Amino acid sequence: MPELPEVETVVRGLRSTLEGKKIRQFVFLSPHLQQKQPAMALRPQDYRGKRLREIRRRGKMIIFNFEGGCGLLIHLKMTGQLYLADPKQPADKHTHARMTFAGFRPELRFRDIRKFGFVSCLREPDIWQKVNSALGPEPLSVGWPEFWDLIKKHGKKRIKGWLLDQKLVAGIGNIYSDEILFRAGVRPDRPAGSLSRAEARKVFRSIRAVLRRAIELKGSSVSDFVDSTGQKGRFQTEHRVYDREGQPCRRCRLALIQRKKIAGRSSFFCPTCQK
DNA sequence: AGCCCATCCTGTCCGC
DNA sequence: TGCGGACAGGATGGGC
Repeated sequence: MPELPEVETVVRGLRSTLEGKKIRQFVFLSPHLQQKQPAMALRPQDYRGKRLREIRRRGKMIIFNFEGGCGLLIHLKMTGQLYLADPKQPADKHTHARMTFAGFRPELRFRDIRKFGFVSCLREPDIWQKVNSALGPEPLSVGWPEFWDLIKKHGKKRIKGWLLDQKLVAGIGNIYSDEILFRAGVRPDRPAGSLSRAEARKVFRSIRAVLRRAIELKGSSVSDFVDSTGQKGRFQTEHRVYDREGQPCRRCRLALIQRKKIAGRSSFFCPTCQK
């Protein structure tokens, strides 16, 4: 669910409403989040009274920075949600953390059915270090020379797995990698290094086009993605290949979309339009 | 180096 | 209608 466009959508929504607000209370509601804290973690009660300075995204990670140098590093993984809710609405068993603000009625909830996600209470420098050691450049700001260089350097990897590797380019997941490769006309099982300069250039441009359009439509709601206000995204209506196995290609209207396991994930492509 | 697999966890869907 | 198994958008670590 949450890949770069979905995380960006959540971050934009939260940023406009929460930046500058003072924390009244921050609590974990289930023990597993506490158990996932790294060794140098702060405690939730350390955030009381702190002003939320900024909310940022890096790859699929969400970063909250507070005054005084403490922060939160959040990853939604498969089923995580971060949204504002009326405190009167009861939180269900999948809601694992809650944050309330001074002079602002809605509360921020972290909900995650599969419990793969995390909320780490860390100081800013620790977050910065963790994020930058785990993630490659942002796909919307990486330049063509660096992109081409990375393609050449990791040319033995298949392009699908290449796009999914967060250390190469950060933020692309299974849905967008398939949509990007369809738009670029490149089969997902091609070794990255086998792409011509022109093909790599097409992939590079498709990354920007697909991600930008998806952000415009507030992400894809394939199963349960919702933005910071609980609204669904609309990019799923523009998916060309993802989850369309056996259906006719929307471009050539002839071939049927195929499904193949690549890099351990279901990959969808058109055998005619993608070479 | 890079692939495949299992793993963390819960819900859903499909076939019998 | 119930039940077991496969599968799901992420990321990691082990074995080959």
